[in-house]
Amino acid sequence: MNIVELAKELNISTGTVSRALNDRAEVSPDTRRRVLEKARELGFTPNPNARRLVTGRNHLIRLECPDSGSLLADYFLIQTARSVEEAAANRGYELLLRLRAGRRNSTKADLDVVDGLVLIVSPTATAQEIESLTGNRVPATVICGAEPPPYEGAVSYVCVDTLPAVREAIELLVGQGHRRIGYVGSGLPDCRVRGAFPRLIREAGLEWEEELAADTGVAIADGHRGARRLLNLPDRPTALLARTDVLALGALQAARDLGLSVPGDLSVVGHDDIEMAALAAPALTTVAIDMERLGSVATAALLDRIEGADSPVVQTIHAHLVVRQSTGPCRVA
Amino acid sequence: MNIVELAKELNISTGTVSRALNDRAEVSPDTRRRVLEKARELGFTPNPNARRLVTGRNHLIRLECPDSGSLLADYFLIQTARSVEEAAANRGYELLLRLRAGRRNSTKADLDVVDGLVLIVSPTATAQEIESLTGNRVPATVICGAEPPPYEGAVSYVCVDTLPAVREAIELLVGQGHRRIGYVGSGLPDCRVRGAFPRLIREAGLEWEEELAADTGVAIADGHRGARRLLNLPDRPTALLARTDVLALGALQAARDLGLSVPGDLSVVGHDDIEMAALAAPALTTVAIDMERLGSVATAALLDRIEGADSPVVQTIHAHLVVRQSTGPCRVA
DNA sequence: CTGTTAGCGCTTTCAC
DNA sequence: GTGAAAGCGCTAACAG
Repeated sequence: MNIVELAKELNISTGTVSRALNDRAEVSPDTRRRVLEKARELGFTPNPNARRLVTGRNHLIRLECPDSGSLLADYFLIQTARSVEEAAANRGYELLLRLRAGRRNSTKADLDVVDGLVLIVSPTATAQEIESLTGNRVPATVICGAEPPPYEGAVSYVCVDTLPAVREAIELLVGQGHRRIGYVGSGLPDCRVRGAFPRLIREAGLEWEEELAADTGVAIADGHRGARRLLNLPDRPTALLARTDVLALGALQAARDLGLSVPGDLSVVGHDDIEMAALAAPALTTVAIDMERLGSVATAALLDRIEGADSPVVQTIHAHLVVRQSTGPCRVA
Repeated sequence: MNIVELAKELNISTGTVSRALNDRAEVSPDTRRRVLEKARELGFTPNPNARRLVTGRNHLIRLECPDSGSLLADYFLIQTARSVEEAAANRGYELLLRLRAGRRNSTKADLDVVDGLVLIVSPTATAQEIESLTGNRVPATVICGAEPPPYEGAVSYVCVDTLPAVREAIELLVGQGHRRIGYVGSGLPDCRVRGAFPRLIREAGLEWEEELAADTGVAIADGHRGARRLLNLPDRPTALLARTDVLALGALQAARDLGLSVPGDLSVVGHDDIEMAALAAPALTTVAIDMERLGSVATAALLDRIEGADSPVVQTIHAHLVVRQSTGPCRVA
């Protein structure tokens, strides 16, 4: 069943059928109705490849995550992918997925089949790396955890800024009477949270000492080790903020080992709100990134551009604090 | 740049160019070489949509996970998706992703754009549910954690059977001197491991008592609770096997709380080998599902069928035991 | 081994 | 508002 047969069936031309099917103007309401009805009756659906061939539009976007494979990237990926797919579907686009870790460039053929790209990249990605993915041939939206790009670009950006929510977490803790708040975090060079932490602490009216920061790796054991060091300090912190929920999980273990109850003797705040955070015992208070929003905003930016928006946009998504059971009033003198 | 221009450039016909590009027989080696060279030189790549239109082949498969959104499904999904994508790419196919939870049927148009489907479904999925996804129109491979399907089907299956590896885990523990091994697991109706556990224990030469099983939920706290109950038994188990790594994490916490060292006083075995398992402290010994293999086997089955294999196949993937630091010799009298 | 040609199924001018 | 017809870029059948 193709458009020719359908037209024959209706005794009208294929041109008119096509116009009716595509909601083009200048089709009589009656004709349109008849066409739609018949199409449904005969189970006709336009051949997407023929349509693509003639229009040059694929109604297809690709989600790429060249850094996929790292623990953190994966937790993000799946949730973001879900909302990107959803947002795309709502506007008639399907989603191609490319996860191959480390694959850092696209061929012309790769780009010919899609109308645009959503790129999830590490905060350290350079303009060149991004360009080698888009080939400067298709619209793209870049999702990254860094600040807005230091360069003008042909691509849209959605950046995640968790600092306001980290401040909120600190304020929560201060409000609960905590005066010494420690930081457990990966020593990654690009960590904005780590860099801003001392300032945020001071802005909250507390004093900051460098000994309150434990720079660690990314595993649970690292969080355990980092937290233990802080908790063994002469004047130990009564609250800990960890750079990731995984590290916070380790901090929870450390507290347990030292016989400290959470949140009774120690409050712990995580970061990211991975699924495990809600499942932990006690459930983690954490700086949550709204990945659903992230995906839909990124996708909207991309599709707008595909469908005519003239210039790329740069947007920022803010995180929010999710308060669960791992934080509470400071009970230490 | 299209095939006509390319042909003109070479002073040969488009037919010959097409044949050369598609590695068809009956093209002189010299011509082929010239064509390929010129194509590269001019940056020519065949228009995939024109090709699809005329051949009716899309070189596109779709990965669907209608149950996506549940914790467990997601941990699997991302790793499996990675290997499906890789396997598909190696054979010239791209991967469409559809995660929309609960979306349990495909339209004709959905199926027109793909050559086949990889379906990740829950063990309780019925033949009808699967059929409503494939529409009986395209080849499909179903990945599920259940036993091979109880019905003859038009689709291929890749089933995961972890029982042999669970047996292996039990044998490891027995070899280490453990005589009482507890089970911490979700009370899901479809849990094969739970059902087979008593038999496996007996086959290992131990005695089984129903009090050694704690049927719980799926969160860390459930694992904690379940393990605590077992460890408070008069004649407590010296080893615990948990149905999921998440539950095992909870068991680890419970041991800590009770002052039991792992693996000194208690051995703990997880199940699934999620990333977190390796990060736990101590790192979890666990029944690992090789999701990479799962994805590639499933994809191979699908592509074979797309490319001509006459009948669907049913395969089983076995898990394997990964021994880490959470298991050790039994030190209890 | 190569050239010619008829489509694949649709959209889109251009007339009317 | 509708019809006729020219492609979109490619493959494949048929001749040679």
